[in-house]
Amino acid sequence: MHNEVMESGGSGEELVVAFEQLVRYVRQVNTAGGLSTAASSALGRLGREGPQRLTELARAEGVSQPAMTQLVTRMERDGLVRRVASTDDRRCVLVESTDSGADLVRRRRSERAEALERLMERLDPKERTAVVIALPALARLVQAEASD
Amino acid sequence: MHNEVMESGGSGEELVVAFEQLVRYVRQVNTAGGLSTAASSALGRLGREGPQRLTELARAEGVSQPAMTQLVTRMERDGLVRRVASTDDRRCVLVESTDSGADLVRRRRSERAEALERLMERLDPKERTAVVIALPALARLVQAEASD
DNA sequence: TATTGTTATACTCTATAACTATA
DNA sequence: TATAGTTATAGAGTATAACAATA
Repeated sequence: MHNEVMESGGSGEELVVAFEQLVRYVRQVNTAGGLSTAASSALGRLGREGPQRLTELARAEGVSQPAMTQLVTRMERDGLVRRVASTDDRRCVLVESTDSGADLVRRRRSERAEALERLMERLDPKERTAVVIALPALARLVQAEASD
Repeated sequence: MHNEVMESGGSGEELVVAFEQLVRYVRQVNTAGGLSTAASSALGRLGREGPQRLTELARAEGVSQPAMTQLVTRMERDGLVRRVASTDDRRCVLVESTDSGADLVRRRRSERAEALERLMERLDPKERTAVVIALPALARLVQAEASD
């Protein structure tokens, strides 16, 4: 990248190291709360987008079909989702969030939002503004990347 | 958080969702290159900070001692690190990066830096500046959090 | 007795290959 | 034959508990 911003201060490598530290931290905080990253992500998607076929969910989450079968099995065992047989195509399985699963996602998300907000109180206003702009921008980028 | 920035546009919850998407994406890209997140992080640390005792490395990486024993065993098997017996305290094991391990970290880091730079070319200048400010600021926060 | 590291065991998450049931 | 999902198997990564060796 050839612009003043990248050349002064924030090299790609420095940003990558920063990013790696962030990811590491988030993973640790994430796993602490009793819901794994994989479960949290899949359950969040089911909450946002409604019931989905297992294959569709696997593709959306970027994992293999067997991996999703097993994740759904664990989440079903824990009462977070249920499998619903499709009436028209009997090969298909619809996965839907239970009330308890949806509650758990909501609770965790608000806990984490609070934790992030507490963290961000330690930033100065300029940095805070930067975070509010940067995170959605980056998320938009990777979303575009994922659908390539 | 009670300020204009958080109230207008970037709620904590939206930012958390954005963050989760980023983490998910980075993990996938990360794992693709043949070096796991755990190995990459530990190896990067050994490169930056030099040889360390196994317990120290485990604490720094935020994992248990047995987890680090096993990670080091796998990395040693793959020729990325070596165990060096300590002469003064014979209970201790020093873990150090091999040349091949250090090379791999350097190569991967520059690949990822390039990937990030290519991604960031799609942002407008304002967003790009925001990312360059936000990532190091957040990394600094979680580093402070980790040492609490 | 305390510390360092390993081994034993168990769980989550992931993949590929082989399989079953339905279309 | 093709598609949806499961089962079988293997490996990484994690944890706690029990252990060995050294201090």
